Amino acid sequence: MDSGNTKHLAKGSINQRHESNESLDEVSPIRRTSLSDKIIEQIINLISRKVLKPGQRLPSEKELCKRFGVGRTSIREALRSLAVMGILDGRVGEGTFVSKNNQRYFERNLQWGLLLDRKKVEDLIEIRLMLETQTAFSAAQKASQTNLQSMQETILGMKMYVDRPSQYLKFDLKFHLLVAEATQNSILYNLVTMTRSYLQEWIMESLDDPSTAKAKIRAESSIQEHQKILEAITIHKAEKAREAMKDHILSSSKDLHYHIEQREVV
Amino acid sequence: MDSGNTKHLAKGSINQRHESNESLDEVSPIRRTSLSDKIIEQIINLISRKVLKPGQRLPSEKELCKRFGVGRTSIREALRSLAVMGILDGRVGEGTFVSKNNQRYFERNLQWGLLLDRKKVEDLIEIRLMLETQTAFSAAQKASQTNLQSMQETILGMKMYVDRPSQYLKFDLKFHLLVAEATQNSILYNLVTMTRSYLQEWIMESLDDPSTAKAKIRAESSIQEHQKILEAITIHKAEKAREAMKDHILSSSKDLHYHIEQREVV
DNA sequence: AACTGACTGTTTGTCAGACAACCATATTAA
DNA sequence: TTAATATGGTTGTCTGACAAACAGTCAGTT
Repeated sequence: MDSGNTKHLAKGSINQRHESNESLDEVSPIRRTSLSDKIIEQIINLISRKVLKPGQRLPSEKELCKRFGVGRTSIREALRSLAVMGILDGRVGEGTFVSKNNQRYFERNLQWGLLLDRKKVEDLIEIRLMLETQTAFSAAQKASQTNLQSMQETILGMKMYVDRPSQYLKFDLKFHLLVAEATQNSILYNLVTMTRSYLQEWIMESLDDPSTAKAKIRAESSIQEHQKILEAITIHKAEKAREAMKDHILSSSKDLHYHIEQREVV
Repeated sequence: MDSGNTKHLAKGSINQRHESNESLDEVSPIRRTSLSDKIIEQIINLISRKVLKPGQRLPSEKELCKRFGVGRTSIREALRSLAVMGILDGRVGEGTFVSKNNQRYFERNLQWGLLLDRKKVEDLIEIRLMLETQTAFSAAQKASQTNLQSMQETILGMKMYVDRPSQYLKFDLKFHLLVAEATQNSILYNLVTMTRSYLQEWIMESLDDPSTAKAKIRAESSIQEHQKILEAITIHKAEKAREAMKDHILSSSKDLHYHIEQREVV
């Protein structure tokens, strides 16, 4: 019995409009939109139009039921989906809120994506090199005085905590995010955030590995690298900034690579 | 009563303790994981371990209720969330299936992300330039004979349909995806897919704009550009491939930019 | 007066039962 | 053999109910 065949026939009989031959091969999506799908779209729409601002509280589920005219199930499925994606944040007894940092959406996303298929760490490092060199290049073209000042302050922070890896790392991360922010390209910024937030885990591990003494040496040369990047950005030499960032990422990836190899063996 | 105490204690410890030790300033997130969150993690885990393969049908909700030992609400919220993210695909009367193309997850993601904050088209074009030049570079280093052959065939396809924009575009898109595939970096591939799938909409529009005659001229020069890229990749000249891709993207973005500006005015 | 503890109402999280819409297959009728 | 129908299974949605947690009030104690 060829059970699968009859189904295609039934689905094909929907609505063949036959406008011209090439539009026929692409079957119309004919999506059956569930109620929660529509609710999701509306809520996202409200958020994108800033009617719902980050941190703001949504009406209670019961209230939403009345407004949307649907049962609580549909509301809940929509809210839960948005919460899983990091767009909303539900707190028992308080209410549901729009997530404060929009990045959380991208972070969550990459998180799920990476859970979906493993390995990838080498791939991520390649991506990171590409992203960060581009941000340096672009930042050198667009960075404002304010951006530059913040970056300089961040480097000061690194110097201050050169002996305290976890504190140092915070400033390190902040510097790279500032560079990304200076590009004024929010997609780029989000992509950098994504890759970073995932690599951060490994970076942390590789830091408090065996040798804290070694970490300090690494940190000192790292500060110099950052300084070079900042100088190139300051004088708007895009290509030079890219090269400086490339050097920095490559040398900082070296430790990471070593650490990961050791880890894989186990 | 005892269950409540721990909670209050945890809550009280959130007080700012004026960071003096770096291990204390990072307050433990104390996240309350809902049941559906745990179910989501388990299902994603199963998918990543290939226990659940793409296209495969999950047990029915009732069955899952018994296995997880939870109510249908929790199961449904988990399944719906995964469906919204494009990982699962629920069909009424049939069952819930693992989504066939893993890319759909990334596409959905970008889709929601772009819905969240608008404008961005110029940003996307910048991202695209960065991504595609990198794929060309990386592909020139790693492309196999099979990859090269497929690319050549795709260019033949473009030549064949130089008069039929929509058909032509399919081969155009395929070429770029083949280049991305040749890099053997699946994240890179997914990112290219994401940006493309969104820009495609605009590309289509800009094609059947006013002048089909102009489209043909553009297509012919585009084919030459593709040929140049392929040549550079074939002889493993990474830097040359990057430049060729850069030229191609820039000239193809020019039309897009023009088209978008016209559109924005309206 | 200030702090403590219980009480109340609200809100999210979860469960259970019910029905509708839909699909695939087995059964029956022509 | 073929077409229509019956049936059981599955997702989508609604409703009511209860638990867990939170915010605010208010009386009681020091």
